[in-house]
Amino acid sequence: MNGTAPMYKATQRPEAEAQLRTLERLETVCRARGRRVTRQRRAVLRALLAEGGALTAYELLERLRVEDGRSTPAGVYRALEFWMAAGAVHRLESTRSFILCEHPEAPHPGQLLICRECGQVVETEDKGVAAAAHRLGEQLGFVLDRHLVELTGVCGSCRARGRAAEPGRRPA
Amino acid sequence: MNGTAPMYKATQRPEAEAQLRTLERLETVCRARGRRVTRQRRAVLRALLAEGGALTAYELLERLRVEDGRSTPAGVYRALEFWMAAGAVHRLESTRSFILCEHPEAPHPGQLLICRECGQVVETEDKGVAAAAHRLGEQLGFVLDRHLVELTGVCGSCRARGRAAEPGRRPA
DNA sequence: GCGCTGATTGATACAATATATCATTTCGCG
DNA sequence: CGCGAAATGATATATTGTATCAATCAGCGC
Repeated sequence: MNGTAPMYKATQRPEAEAQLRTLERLETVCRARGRRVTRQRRAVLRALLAEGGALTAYELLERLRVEDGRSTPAGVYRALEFWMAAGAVHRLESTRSFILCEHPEAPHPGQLLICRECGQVVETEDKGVAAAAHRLGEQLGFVLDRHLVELTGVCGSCRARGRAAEPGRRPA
Repeated sequence: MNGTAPMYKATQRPEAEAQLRTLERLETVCRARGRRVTRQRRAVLRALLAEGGALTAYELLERLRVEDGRSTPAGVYRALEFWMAAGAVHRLESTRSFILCEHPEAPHPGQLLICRECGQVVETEDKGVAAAAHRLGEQLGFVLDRHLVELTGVCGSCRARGRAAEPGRRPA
């Protein structure tokens, strides 16, 4: 996982600091709404932040248990639900996992692009896709309030790497 | 979900006959590929056809058991997997249920519009959405091979009905 | 600081969804 | 018929997600 191997999945990400600020901002917003940001909730967010990618609820649970043996599935799901309501976490339906939101300020319908090789998830706010979806809904008489768009494939770096050698992968 | 609920969802649909022809066509295609269309698989398809909407795997199982008490979860999932591979059934990730494909000939990426009031699911092959998604993938260097687009909201008839009276609903 | 109140957690149990394994049966075919 | 691949049956188990309720905690007015 290091040395010559490309550190394509940074553990020390430059965005980390920015996301910590985001975290603080989220807390402020929550408190303003009378919601509390507690130890457990913070722990969930930190675990996702540290992972830098998607985790299933039970993977998350394992990590939380390292620090607090009393963590339970219910607790994890409650925290995840809390953050999803706040727009800070997304659920990836296609992999049944959860990931930190990269644009917690924008409450718009987003899209998720998932690399099946390395598990990388890219979140976008593409106007084109959103508009096309909205138009489609109108055509069919629907008033839409939830846009689930998950596009799966292979990312650029995995294709580049894949051409040469064979796998040493970790699909999410 | 229970026996006392009103049968508001038609069991005799005009499209049923056309879909039965589709079924035959599917069987032909499958056989040509060396896949078999068996009693159990046919039963799964017929149950979905009769329902006229989405069913979870276990709802499906209940129905199958009426005719064959030996049906098991594994069997149902195997049949569903088979038909999904053949493009005849879709899985709705957002509701963890399965539905008959309305355009089994087209292997294109489709979209599903889901009414949260009546559970109706409309399947489309919208060029606009598909193109926008494809373009987005290109921009980000992804080669996509799976497009999951599920748009949830309220359909026209439910909005019309909803204005007047109050609920008696059954979200899928 | 005290005590009220509602939010949150801990603990436990359980529901819902999905897959693994392996012996047996069925199907298509020569 | 009889072979081999495909499919099933039966069973067990893994994974994912909720319900319940008592105990605790955080904020708030006093």
